[in-house]
Amino acid sequence: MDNQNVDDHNLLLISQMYPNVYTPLVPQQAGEAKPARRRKRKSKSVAVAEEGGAEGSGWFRKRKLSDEQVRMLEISFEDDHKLESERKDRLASELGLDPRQVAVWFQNRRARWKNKRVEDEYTKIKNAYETTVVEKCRLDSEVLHLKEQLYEAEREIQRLAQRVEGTLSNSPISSSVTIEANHATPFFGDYDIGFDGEVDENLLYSSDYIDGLEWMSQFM
DNA sequence: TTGTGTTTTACGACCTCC
DNA sequence: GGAGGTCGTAAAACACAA
Repeated sequence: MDNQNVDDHNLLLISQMYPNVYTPLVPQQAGEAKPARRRKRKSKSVAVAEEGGAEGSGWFRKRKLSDEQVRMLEISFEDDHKLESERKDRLASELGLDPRQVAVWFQNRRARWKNKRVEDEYTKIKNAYETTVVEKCRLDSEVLHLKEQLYEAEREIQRLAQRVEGTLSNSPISSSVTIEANHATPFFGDYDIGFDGEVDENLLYSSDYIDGLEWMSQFM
């Protein structure tokens, strides 16, 4: 008996033991238990041509497993995704299935599990990407805002410096204030204020210092 | 009812491991 | 070389809108 025949023989036994579970659509010849044949893969057109009614064909109709069978298989799958032959045979006999069906179910289940894992992975990466894009937008906008502030501060300093230059050039203390004449636009650190000692360059970045210049300009 | 999309069962081809 | 794995796909079963 070759493998296929052994398989077929087992299928027949199973279908006899569990008529409500595994039902081959093989017409029984009078007085002869014809071995059930596994449905062969074939083109739809061939299948339809051969069929003349499914009952009359020699092929198994594909059956959905019962909820209980699927539940037990799921439990077993949770336990271990791999299926060693001892467990396969045990499950098969417990559930009234062909061991081959159990093996196929596990193969398909593993494929579904893998697909789901890939899908989950994709979702995770996508979410991380979206979060990063939002954060980048926030930072871009912050940079823009800071640049605007810096630009305003520079303009204010320039404006004040021009006023200081204009005022001091006509005042007696102008001799103690030197502004580099060749600087078209005086900028941070370009001042050399002599009347009260030195001014730290860093102070020029401080809003307090800018406010102070504004206050000072009132008296000029 | 029927057309259509999705899920489930099953298989063949091919690969890996022992 | 055989057993059991993945991968791709056919086909039945099922869900559901029109």
